[in-house]
Amino acid sequence: MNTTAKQLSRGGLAKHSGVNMETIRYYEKISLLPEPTRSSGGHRVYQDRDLQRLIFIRRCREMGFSLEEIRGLLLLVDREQVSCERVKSIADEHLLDIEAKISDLKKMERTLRELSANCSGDDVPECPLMESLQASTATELAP
Amino acid sequence: MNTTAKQLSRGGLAKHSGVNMETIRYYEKISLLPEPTRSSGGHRVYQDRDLQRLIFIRRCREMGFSLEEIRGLLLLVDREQVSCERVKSIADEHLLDIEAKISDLKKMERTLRELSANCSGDDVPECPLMESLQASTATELAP
DNA sequence: GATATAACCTGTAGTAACAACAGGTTCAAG
DNA sequence: CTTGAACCTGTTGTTACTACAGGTTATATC
Repeated sequence: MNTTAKQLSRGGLAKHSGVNMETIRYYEKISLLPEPTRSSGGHRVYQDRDLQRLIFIRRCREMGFSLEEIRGLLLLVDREQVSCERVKSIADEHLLDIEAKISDLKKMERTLRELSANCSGDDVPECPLMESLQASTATELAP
Repeated sequence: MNTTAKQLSRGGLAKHSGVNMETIRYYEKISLLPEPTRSSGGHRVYQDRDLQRLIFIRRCREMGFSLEEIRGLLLLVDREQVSCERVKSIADEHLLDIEAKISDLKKMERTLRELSANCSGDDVPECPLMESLQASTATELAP
C-alpha cells in the first residue's frame, strides 16, 4: 500500500483522473480547480486532494451535471457545509432535467421513426419523409 | 382563401415560422437562408418560399438535426436531387444518434436515482450521495 | 406634412464546455 | 550534456443561437 503523498504533473493528473490535460487548465481558469503550486520552472504540481476534486468533477459530469451545478456542490464542500438535504435537492432537480431531455428525445425518435417508416429508401426523387418535413405549418396569415 | 404572394418583413417571417428574428439573421449569415431582396430603405423582404424553407429548417431542428445535417438536406432540395434513398439514410443515421443519446441519459438517470435513493435528504452533513461521487476511482498509481 | 414610435438595420460580444493549435521553456533520462 | 518529451502561455475554433448598442426606416396617427 502506498501512503506517500503523491505529487502529480498536469499530465499525471490527467492520466489518473481520466480528464483531458487541456480541460484541467480550463477548470483552473474558471476556478473550479484551485491554482496549484508550481515547480521552480513554473510547472504545475498537484496534490492528492486535487486528484480527488477532479475525480469528483468528472463523476458529476458523467451524471450530466453542468459545471455551474458542480461549482455549487464544490462550494458546499469547500465551506464544509455539505448537507444531505441540499445535495439531494440539487440532484433531484437535475434528475428532472434528465427526464425532460429523455422525453424530448423519445418524442423526436418516435416522430422520426414514423416518418422514416413511410419512406421506401429507394433511389427515387419522391420522398415522403422529406415531404412531411416540408409540409407547411405556417401560422395562418391573419393580420 | 388567400393566394396572393405574401411579402414578409423579418418580424413577419419570424412570427409565421416560429423562428426567432435574430436566428433568421444568423441563418442568413451562415447561408442556410438565401439573402433576401431588400426594400428601398434596406429592410429585408421575404417571399413565401423563404417561409417554406425556414419552416423546413425549424421542423428539422425539432427532430434534432444539426444545422450541418440540415444544410445537407437543403442542398439536395436546392439541386433538385432529393432522393428517398439519400434522405432516409441521413434520417436513419440521425436516429442512431438520438438512440445513443437516450441510452446515455437513461444510464445517468439510473445511476443518479440509485445514489439519490440512498440519501435521506435530512439536514445532516453526512450525505451518501456526495460520498459516492467523491469516492476515489483514480487509476492506481502504477508507474 | 409632421411626428412619434415601432420595427428594422449593422456589427459585436456573450453563452457552455471544452479541444487544439503555435511557439517557446523546462524536465528527466541516458 | 544532450535530447526529446512534457510542459508553459495565450489564442482561436466549435454549436446554435441570443442580446445588446447605437443608428435608420416604416408606418400609424394627427
